[in-house]
Amino acid sequence: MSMKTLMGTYNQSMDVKGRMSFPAKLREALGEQFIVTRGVDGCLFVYSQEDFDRKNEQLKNLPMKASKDFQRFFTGGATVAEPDKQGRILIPAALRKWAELEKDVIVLGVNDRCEIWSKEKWEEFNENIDSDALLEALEGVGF
Amino acid sequence: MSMKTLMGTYNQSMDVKGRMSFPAKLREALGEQFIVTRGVDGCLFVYSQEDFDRKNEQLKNLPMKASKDFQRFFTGGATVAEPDKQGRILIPAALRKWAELEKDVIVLGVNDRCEIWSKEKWEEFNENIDSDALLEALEGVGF
DNA sequence: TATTCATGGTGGTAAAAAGTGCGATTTGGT
DNA sequence: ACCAAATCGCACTTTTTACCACCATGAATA
Repeated sequence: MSMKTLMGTYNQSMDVKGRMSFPAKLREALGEQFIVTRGVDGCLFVYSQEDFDRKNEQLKNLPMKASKDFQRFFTGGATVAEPDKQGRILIPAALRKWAELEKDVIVLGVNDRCEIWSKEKWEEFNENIDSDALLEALEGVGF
Repeated sequence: MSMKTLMGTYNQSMDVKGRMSFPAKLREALGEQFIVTRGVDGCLFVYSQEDFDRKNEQLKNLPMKASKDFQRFFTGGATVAEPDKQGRILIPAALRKWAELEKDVIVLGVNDRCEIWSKEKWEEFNENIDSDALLEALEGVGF
């Protein structure tokens, strides 16, 4: 089965070489190493090795026509992240650029994944979140 | 099944590190640890671990496209609160900021959840409560 | 070919900030 | 007045930040 629910919002900062300390609480839940790849809405997704494997397994079994592009995006963009003794991970230059990460970054725990956002993007995204509208969208699923 | 009905209004205060003592009565009903996350109208919601897990389970099984925004809001805003020996819980900086919590804080028991408000916001909200209008909103839904 | 230089990645340390624990005092309800 | 709950201040620990020196690689140049 899966692991503990990832959750929470964390402010972190990146050094000039593209390393950021990954929140201790999330590190605990994800294990020794994990996978960072491209996500949706311009953020990076972070999965445990196991969950990443599981997602890939799903994708592998889909018709190529439907899944090839997403696989290039998702699997092709992936990298292994191993926190160093100080809990820092290196975000490769390509991913940094893709997600427009500079100094201030936000890390989110979202159930079975984490998300890494540039602070600017997150704030913009966040401002447009309207909790009433979200609730409405989720009526029907028993919320 | 669910637990005892949460109810009441409590005035609490937060220390400089963002800890607040959580009302003893509500603590009793919620258990050893519980979840604090973003709610509606600018307050924080507090759920028992079980209720939170149940909601998350629902969310996890929805297609990402439909649920991602709400998960960011709900799960991404969540944190485990574990009262210390003095009954205090820590509200993480991100949530404090989001709910604009400073020194004076109001805690409400509302059925299966609690709500944490900044005193100012609560008073403003409270002044604008019009019981006739409230009843009206409930026509149509069988109250 | 050997040298320089920019770039990306690694490792470590010191200090700041965030979080935690404890004890003493105050508050508020009964 | 008494007791439990809440508040406050202080010390301590962990996590994060901000630097800095170093290494490897590959491109540019003499």
